[in-house]
Amino acid sequence: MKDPIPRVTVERLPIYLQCLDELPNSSDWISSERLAAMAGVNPAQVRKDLSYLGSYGVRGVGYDVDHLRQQIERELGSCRVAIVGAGNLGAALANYPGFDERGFEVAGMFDVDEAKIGTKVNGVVVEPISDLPDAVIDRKVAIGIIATPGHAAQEVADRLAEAGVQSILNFAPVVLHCGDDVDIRRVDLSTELQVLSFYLRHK
Amino acid sequence: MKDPIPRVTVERLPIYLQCLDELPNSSDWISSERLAAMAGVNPAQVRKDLSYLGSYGVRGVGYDVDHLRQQIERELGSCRVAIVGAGNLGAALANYPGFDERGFEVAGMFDVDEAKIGTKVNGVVVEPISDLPDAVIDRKVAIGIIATPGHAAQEVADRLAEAGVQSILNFAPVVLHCGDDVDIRRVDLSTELQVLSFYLRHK
DNA sequence: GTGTGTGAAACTTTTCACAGCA
DNA sequence: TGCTGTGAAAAGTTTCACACAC
Repeated sequence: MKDPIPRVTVERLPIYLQCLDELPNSSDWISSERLAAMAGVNPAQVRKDLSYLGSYGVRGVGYDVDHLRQQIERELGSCRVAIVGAGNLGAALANYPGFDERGFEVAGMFDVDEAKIGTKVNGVVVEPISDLPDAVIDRKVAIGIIATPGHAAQEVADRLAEAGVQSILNFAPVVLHCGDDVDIRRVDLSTELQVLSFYLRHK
Repeated sequence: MKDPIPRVTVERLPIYLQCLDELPNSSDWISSERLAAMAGVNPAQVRKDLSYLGSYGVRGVGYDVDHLRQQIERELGSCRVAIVGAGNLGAALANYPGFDERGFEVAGMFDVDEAKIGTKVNGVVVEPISDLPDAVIDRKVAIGIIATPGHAAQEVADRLAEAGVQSILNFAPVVLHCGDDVDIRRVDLSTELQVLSFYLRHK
């Protein structure tokens, strides 16, 4: 298949990767049925999703685990990130083992709080936010992670965009507005809780 | 409209609520066009989403901000939550101001680490995980939030399910498996980064 | 036999376009 | 006139079902 990969498929690829990691080391091959059960989706969906990457399965056998992992990793890629906000959330992110596992490098951490500047979080020194623009350019940061309180988030987003960051992951509970050239994803705890709460009531 | 509310609409309702909060106090009415611009979606989408709640708009005018807020809040609801894992992420969650704002109450925090047990995080005492099942029942906890390392997450999920929790919000980087009666949502940092990374390469 | 790859069908979600009401 | 509410069309996504390669 030569169509562009659908959004929903892109969002499932990391889940498949996670499932492959949970496999015992002895597994060389995996079927769409097994992977689907692990990921909690339909086997036809797994086959269709993986077919967008090219035809890497072997009929009658399944998918070569190592090869599949490589292909998914190659498709998704990785890059350098900067974390803005060195509170509990920023620290949790900096300590997150999945960064290394997926090849993302924390190229800097920034905060406005004088008391935090100079301290180390998981080996990364917290820098003043005024250093953010230069650091983004010098260190080739491709993704900015906003872990500030809501009121500071939009200004941080503007600075990141100005410095050339094209992707922002926003943990602050506000809706950010940047130009069309900046790709923004939001992760919001209350949204998630409210969705769960809705379905508690409606079933 | 009397159809069930689509999943995608339920997921957008919290965003609309957030947008209403960002409005200046003087705003009594808002049009679908303005709300759509704030939320980053199409105006027709806003109207269709809100029409599932009942017909609360006034033609030629827009939506009464206070009334709309009440209707969305009533639809989404709120409840008591327990946080499992008192590391940086658990602490970030406990300190998250959006809990209060949306009516969610942190009814308990749990950890296995002896050193953390008895300490307070944002006024909530950390308790041993062995107390989790009784606490869930006694305090009528409806949603469990898993903020543990990956290797501990499935066992915590099993215990929560056993104690009768029907909804789980999972921050650990593993795919959880519970019975069909348990509703699980996952929030995974690497997934989000990988999706952004994909679109950095593909455009 | 076994399990992938993929057209076609079924279903979901978004967007359009306009009737209808303040 | 202005903006909602909503059928209908368009676009996107999931699932089925089976030909086909190992």
